Amino acid sequence: MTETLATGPRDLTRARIERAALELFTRHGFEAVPAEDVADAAGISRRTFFRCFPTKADAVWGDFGGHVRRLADLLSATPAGQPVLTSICAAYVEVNDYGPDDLPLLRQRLRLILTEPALQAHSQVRYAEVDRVVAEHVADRTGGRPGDLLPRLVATTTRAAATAAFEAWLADDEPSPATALHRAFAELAGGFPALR
Amino acid sequence: MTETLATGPRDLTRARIERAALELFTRHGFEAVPAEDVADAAGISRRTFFRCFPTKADAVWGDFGGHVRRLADLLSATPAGQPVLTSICAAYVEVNDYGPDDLPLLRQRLRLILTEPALQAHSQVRYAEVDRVVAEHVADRTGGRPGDLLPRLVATTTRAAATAAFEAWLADDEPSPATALHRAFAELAGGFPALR
DNA sequence: ACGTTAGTGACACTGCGTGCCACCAGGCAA
DNA sequence: TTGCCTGGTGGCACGCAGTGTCACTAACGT
Repeated sequence: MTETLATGPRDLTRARIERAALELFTRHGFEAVPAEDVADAAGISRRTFFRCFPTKADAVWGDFGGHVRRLADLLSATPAGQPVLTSICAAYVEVNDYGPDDLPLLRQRLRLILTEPALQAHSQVRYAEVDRVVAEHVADRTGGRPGDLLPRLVATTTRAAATAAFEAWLADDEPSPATALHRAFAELAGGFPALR
Repeated sequence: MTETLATGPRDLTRARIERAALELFTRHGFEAVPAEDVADAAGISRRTFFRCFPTKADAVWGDFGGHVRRLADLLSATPAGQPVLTSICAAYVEVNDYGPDDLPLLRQRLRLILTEPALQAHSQVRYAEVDRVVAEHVADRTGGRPGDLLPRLVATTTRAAATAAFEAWLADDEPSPATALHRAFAELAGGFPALR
């Protein structure tokens, strides 16, 4: 039997589409490149493009679903006594721990997502998945429900902090995503000591 | 002479469109209602709809630009010695200080924006305007540039906190937007004491 | 009377996303 | 071999968002 997670022909075309998309979008801009052009560059039809990615924007995000799943796993495997914000920070750092070879790719993706308005808009939908996972973890640790103010608040503010950290790294204000994340979470956990 | 801010014929049709849009979107869902149906309900053509609002989503946001402008004014008129987070919280509360008659309208708007995926996505673009204003204020107070990590971080996390507060109010977990905002900012400014 | 200007409606066009059908490979059974 | 099923694909057509363009009308000042 074949494993469910094995790479079928679908995943190969997905990878080809993704490469073509990143290349064309960074060169000409996201809105200036029709999905058909990406499909042509990837050697497949427009229809197949939308079978591999539900949205033109999703071609930029790669396997973000697996990303979120890893985050959830890391959070659930957190040491018992650890402060919640520390766990969340560590999980964010771990999930975004790319090797030096993959950093340019991350940079390219983030530059698009944080710069292009249409992708910025779409990102909110993806962020919501992350927020949901983090909120559930916080609710677990504090004995509340994921819909309560505190879990939602922690989830959404930590994610916002992570985004700001990535922006700073992208602007070359921080040497690495990890240090940027640590600095941002230090400010957040301390109630913004730098403001005093 | 007529004042530049006077209500011309354009603003009247805008208001009619907005009412029709809120009504139809809450009844049938945002994605299920074409812009043309809203235009028909407002007694104008599809083309005129898109002259009054650049996007179908924008019909839900009312005069959000003025909202942001008021926020900027409030922040620049902040007492000198006041802690930055206190100023930002106060500005958010003040800007969202609706009378009892207008609360249902705010509820209706927020319910759509926070519930419908397409509007949720579009909200990121609007939030960016708010973040920019707050980041500039923080940069002013701390002597940095708006693009630095700290101003960005404070701006985006406070805005995220405000959003969480509104969600809690919408879910009837909080009696009013003001109390929800105060609770959220108290957690944020204290480094989340409720987590200990 | 005239031209100017702002608001509007009508039409056409690009592009996203989707439903539908036809086609073609590969595996499996008779 | 033949027949059947299944998954990936391409082609086509549709609804809808948003935009450019043109023509029409009403209000205005000269």
